[in-house]
Amino acid sequence: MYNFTKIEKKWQKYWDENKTFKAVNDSDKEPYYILVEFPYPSGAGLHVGHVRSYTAQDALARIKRMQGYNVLFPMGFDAFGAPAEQYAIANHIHPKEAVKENIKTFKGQMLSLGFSFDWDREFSTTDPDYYKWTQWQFLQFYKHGMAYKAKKDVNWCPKCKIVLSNEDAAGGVCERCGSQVVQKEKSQWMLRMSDYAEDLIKGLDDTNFADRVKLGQINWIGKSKGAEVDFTVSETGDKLTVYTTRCDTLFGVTFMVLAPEHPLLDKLSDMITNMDEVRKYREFAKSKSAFERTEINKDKTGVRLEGITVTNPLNGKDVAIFISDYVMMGYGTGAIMAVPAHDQRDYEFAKKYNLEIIPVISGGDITKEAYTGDGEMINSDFLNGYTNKKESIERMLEYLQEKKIGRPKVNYRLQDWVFSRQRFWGEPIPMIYCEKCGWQPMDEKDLPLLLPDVAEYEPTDDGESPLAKIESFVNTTCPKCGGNAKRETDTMPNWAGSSWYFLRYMDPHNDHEFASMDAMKYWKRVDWYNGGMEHTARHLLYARFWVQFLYNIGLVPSKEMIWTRVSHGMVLGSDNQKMSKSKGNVINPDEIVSDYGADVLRLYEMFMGDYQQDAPWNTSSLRGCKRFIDRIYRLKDKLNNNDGYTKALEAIQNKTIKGLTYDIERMGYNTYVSKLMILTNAYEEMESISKEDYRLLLILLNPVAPHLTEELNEEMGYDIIANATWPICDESKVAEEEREIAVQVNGKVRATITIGIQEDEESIKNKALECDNVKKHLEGLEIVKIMVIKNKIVTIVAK
RNA sequence: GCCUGAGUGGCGGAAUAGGUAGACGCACAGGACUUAAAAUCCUGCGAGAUUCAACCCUCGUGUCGGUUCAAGUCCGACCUUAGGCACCA
Repeated sequence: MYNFTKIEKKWQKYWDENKTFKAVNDSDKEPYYILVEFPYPSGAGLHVGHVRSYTAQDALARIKRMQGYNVLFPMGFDAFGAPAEQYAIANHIHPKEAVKENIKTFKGQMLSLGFSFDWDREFSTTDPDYYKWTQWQFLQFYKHGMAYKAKKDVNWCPKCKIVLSNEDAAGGVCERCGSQVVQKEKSQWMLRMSDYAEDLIKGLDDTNFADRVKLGQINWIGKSKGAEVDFTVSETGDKLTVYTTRCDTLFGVTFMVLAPEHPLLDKLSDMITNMDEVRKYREFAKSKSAFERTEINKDKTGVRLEGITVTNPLNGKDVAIFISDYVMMGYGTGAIMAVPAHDQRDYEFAKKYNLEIIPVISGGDITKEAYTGDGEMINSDFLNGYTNKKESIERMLEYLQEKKIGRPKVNYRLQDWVFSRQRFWGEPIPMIYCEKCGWQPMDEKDLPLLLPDVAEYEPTDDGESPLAKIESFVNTTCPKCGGNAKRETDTMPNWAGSSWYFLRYMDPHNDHEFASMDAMKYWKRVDWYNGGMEHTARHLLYARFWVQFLYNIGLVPSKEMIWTRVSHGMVLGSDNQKMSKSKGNVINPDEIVSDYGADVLRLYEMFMGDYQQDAPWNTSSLRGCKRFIDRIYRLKDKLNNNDGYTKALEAIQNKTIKGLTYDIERMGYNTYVSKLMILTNAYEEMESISKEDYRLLLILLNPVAPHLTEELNEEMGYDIIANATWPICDESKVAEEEREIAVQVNGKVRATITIGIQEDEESIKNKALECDNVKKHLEGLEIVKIMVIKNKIVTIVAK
């Protein structure tokens, strides 16, 4: 019938040669910036999941262009990181080469799918021209006191021999290899992300992110309002501050728990009579992986600090101090007041060590479990009788502040960003260590600091980056004193390059700035950012943090540079499972393109289901889409020589235009396609159709299936659809004169009647009552009420 | 445990503001065309009862309640499932 491969190649070549989709930075048109997450170019090639989201955004881009916007729709590659490095180690080639190959594959696949990316703006995060600016921005963090080096207990993967961020070690398991993560002390570069916790929450108000995305961000930041309360070590007078969200229960404190790492232990080691036991517990806690340590339902463990006690500042009562690993040094003050009567964890601990449990809120049965509900305050001196939790907390806070033993305090779970990786394949951190001058930033004019060309990428056994073995890289001179100095050998995390790439697209060839202020002011922001659900917490938060920082130092025009963020669902295998080689359910887009064509694959992936939900692959359904495309092609046999639109089609044509324009705004791609099928069905029922009719259908279908539609459009002798204007619905053509509506008797549909759109209520009521079946159901009943809901339904209530 | 989604025919899924549930497609069945098959076209297709047939009737959107003339849609409790977080004081 037609050779789709030939047609698709023809138009892909045309678009490429004519730079049809090039975005310009100096246009009078309204800018519109559509972004899809750039892919990690893995060896496996493009996934059908990529095709889904790229097609969706491509359709949006094509429509927005037709609507007269200057559309920026760029693509690039996020190519630093572990997989490329692992691949390089296994195959003994430089990751640079592997990445180059993979990018070639990915780009070839994308081109074969006809996405309207502006390829003139393409870059990879591994390009020195790009990572030069990532390094430059790191220096700005450093120069503004936002980057610091700290000895931290970090998540250490014994197999990959790398340090992992909390995010990468989620659940105590290495995200890459699944090994159990252990704790190891290392000197790390950190970014002060926790300083931005509040701004990152507030900034969400200036975005149009989906609610579930906003909530994900808020939960990740983990804001908690509470109080700090100062206790004192009875024997020494040392202050010991705790953080609590329930200061109203202070009279129920029967012991205190410190994190095993708490610094007070070292300070008072002379006082603690069982220090050996304490040290042993500390070692024990440290040896445990994060997973074991945070595992729920496990027995509480701990050691009592003999020789010291602590005084409750409220009632002067002395209570015992314990250390236990259920208290974390990284949150709050690393010390808690234990109220076993009203906290599950404290309760378990108290039960195990036989500690006193004093209820201060009435209601529960403390012989059975900790009572976390509300009730009247008891055993609480001035709080006795309070029944409202909020009021009790407020009253207690007043008291604490009055006595200067406590203060309101807000805590966040969000921690500073561990920014070092002991890897080869990342952006080198442009810092130099001099024995005399300490850490010194590289001179900005010496950037980029290039990764050396070497053959060894394995990390050292002690966890240093492979770069540490390369003397020509390590040895340098101090930028300050000129003496011998050594470079930082850690590299940046994978998240670095993707934290600002959307800014670079606005001005990708700029060689004296990461992007000019003019360019960023012109494009304003990313209007529509699409990505996977798995990136809505971390990547998005890092990117927002990065932008907020750049804004605060005057380098970007606004604090939030991403307006709408949406997440797409996964394309699952036909067995409803995540696609994976081991399950043998992987669909290769190349095969589909060669067997069915890119248009069919694109159409099918839009049609397969709700874009924001996961959807399983179904080859039969794909064939149905092929059938539809073939029907579109065959419609050309129906062409007549009439001018304009066929009268009988105008209503449905305009209705379709209206529906599609609405669908695209709300990401209703599946209904977008179904409406086109309905329109096509209507065309097929006609004896013949005009060229205008046909062209309209082709324009409407073009965003999803751009190749064949351009071809058929060209055959009729029209200018290309990419230059066309998106049609606007003519409401006067949609307006119907009559409508069929239902008649209900006591809530059940009993008949349908045809009414005029302007028909008056009385006449409609009479029509309804005349229906045989309505009469039948009203027999023996008395009509209570008749309601006419305009142009929708007539409902009769009878008794 | 907490936070997010999602539960609708044999299947993927529609239903935009509470108003005729099942659009559109797949699969399946019957028919047309064909020497035959493929392709294409036509018809049917939630379950049940009844009927020569049609109309008509009953039930039906995870479960149980509620609000309403009217609920897939709103409210309350619960179940299942996917994802995220998780001893965060």
